[in-house]
Amino acid sequence: MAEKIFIGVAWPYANGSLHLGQIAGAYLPPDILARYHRARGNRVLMVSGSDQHGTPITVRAEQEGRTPAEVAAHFHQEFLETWERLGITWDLYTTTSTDNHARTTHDIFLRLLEKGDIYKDSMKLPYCTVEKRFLLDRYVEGTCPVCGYDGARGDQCDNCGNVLDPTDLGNPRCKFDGSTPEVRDSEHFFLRLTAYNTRLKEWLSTGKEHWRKNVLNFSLGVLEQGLKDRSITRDLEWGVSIPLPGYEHKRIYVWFENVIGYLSAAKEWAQRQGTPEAWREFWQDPACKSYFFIGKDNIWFHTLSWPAMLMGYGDLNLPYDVPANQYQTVRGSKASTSRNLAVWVPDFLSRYDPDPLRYHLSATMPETSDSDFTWADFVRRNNDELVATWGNLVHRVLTFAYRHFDGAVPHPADLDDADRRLLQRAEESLAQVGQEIGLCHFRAGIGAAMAVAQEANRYLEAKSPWKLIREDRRKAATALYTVIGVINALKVAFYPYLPFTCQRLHNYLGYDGPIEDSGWRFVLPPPGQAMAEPQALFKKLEPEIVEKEEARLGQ
RNA sequence: GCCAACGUAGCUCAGCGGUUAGAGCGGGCGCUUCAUAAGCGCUAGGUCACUGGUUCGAGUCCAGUCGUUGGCACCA
Repeated sequence: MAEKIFIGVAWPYANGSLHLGQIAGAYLPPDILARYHRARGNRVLMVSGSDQHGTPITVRAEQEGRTPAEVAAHFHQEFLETWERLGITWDLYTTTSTDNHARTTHDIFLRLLEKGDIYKDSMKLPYCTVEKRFLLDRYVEGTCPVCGYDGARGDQCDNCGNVLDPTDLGNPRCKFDGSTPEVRDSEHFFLRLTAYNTRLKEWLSTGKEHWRKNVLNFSLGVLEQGLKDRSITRDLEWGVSIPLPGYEHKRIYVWFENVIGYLSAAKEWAQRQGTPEAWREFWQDPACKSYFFIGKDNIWFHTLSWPAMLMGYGDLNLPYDVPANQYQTVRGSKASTSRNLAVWVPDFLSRYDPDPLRYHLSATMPETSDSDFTWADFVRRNNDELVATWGNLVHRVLTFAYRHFDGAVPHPADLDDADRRLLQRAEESLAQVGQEIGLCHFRAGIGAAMAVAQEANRYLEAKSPWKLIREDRRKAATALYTVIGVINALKVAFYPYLPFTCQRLHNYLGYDGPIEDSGWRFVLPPPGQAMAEPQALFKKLEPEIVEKEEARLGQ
């Protein structure tokens, strides 16, 4: 019976290009999971979108003299192109600036308000009498109480990195006009997280054995300290409005609003399908498993506040798993736009193919600890693993078979023990890789597939069909038939990771149509099936590119 | 400062109570030539961060120390 799988993926801020760390951490893993489940014939709904709101976008817009909407639209377009070229197969990739999203947010806001899970309170905040508005912490500047740096912001000091409060600053002033802010009362809405401490603890304490250790322990640890209520509105003009009169100059803030995107995107998808109620199958059927893919900095929102919101709203599925990844770093540190310490995806894809990147990121995926991206390792894995072990296996076998057996799958004689053993191994590996992917152990999955490719190379060495062809053509045919069977199985196992090249391989083996249609099944290609003339699946990379690419970093 | 995860061969990582600690890559030696000089075999490399403890027995459990990263923000 087909399973239902909902996959929600962190909403990237539309304030800059995507870098490899984001792909390795949050975007490639769900695509692998989605492709696997679709191949199995399960129903998958994978959604995300560009976060159009939030401080980073406003800041960039200010710097560039554009509106936040312009900045967000620009990067949203770039993201769409990136997904296309990387092969990230969304069922819907939308944005947080749709009417549908605002409606869904308002619906949740109002219901939680009605239930008392959202309440009004007043905060003391810096107010600029010249601009006549409240200032975000970061718009108040002054002297850092820790290091004495004079350009410190009210949220953090850029010089010493300490987290600050605007009232800590010496000689505080408005960033825009230099006036001294007053402290005034401002009304805001708060989410009553304190009411959910116990329920969240119960939820996280049962049936979470498949969760990653750091995700679960971190979340339980926060609950042990006790959650605090948090404000969900800000004095801003850019964002989702508050659905009540008198709050025209305030907005619902991103941390509350963007997670709701998972639900609103499902509704938008359903509407576009012409089946407006179809979202319910993924949100209200308890049998549907919902996954949320995020980076480790985002765990709090997905294991605590978002589930609390869902519990409060009621009748919606809670996350089945939140397989947060650690970071993929560059030169040992988190990607940094300001220092240009990041490998930008559009730039990367302008020179290299998507599958080698997907391979490398899968093999080094930061599942249990941070992993470091280096160009040397990328070239090495491409040349020594992807090209040499898998690509070359395919190439040597297909070209040999194509050349010596009239461009068709050879007709085998009786299989011997070694043939059967290898084919059985291939069949088992398909189940094994599927199981690993299903558990979100992506690195283990691709490793298991690669191990079978190595066994196939060993088998070939033992059989040496290039010798057999001169002595006993039928034996050579049998060996080739066997390895082609293994390759056909690995084609499926590798497909979620390497979709572009596996599709090509699918065609070389003589199949038409999308590879996904052939299912997650072990099938031997019929003897005599006409093959297409095989080409190399991957390109070897010159070692010289390491130096060139390294030179681009940190400039 | 508090909380969490991580720290195992040159590199990337697996092993999470039980024989002499594993894999891939890289290094060295050999074989092979169908293949993108790819493949196969053999081999050399480790006081499992450190210090204590529990146990008949510990990378594997516990405590502490050190290091890395994340959270404790009006950054999400």
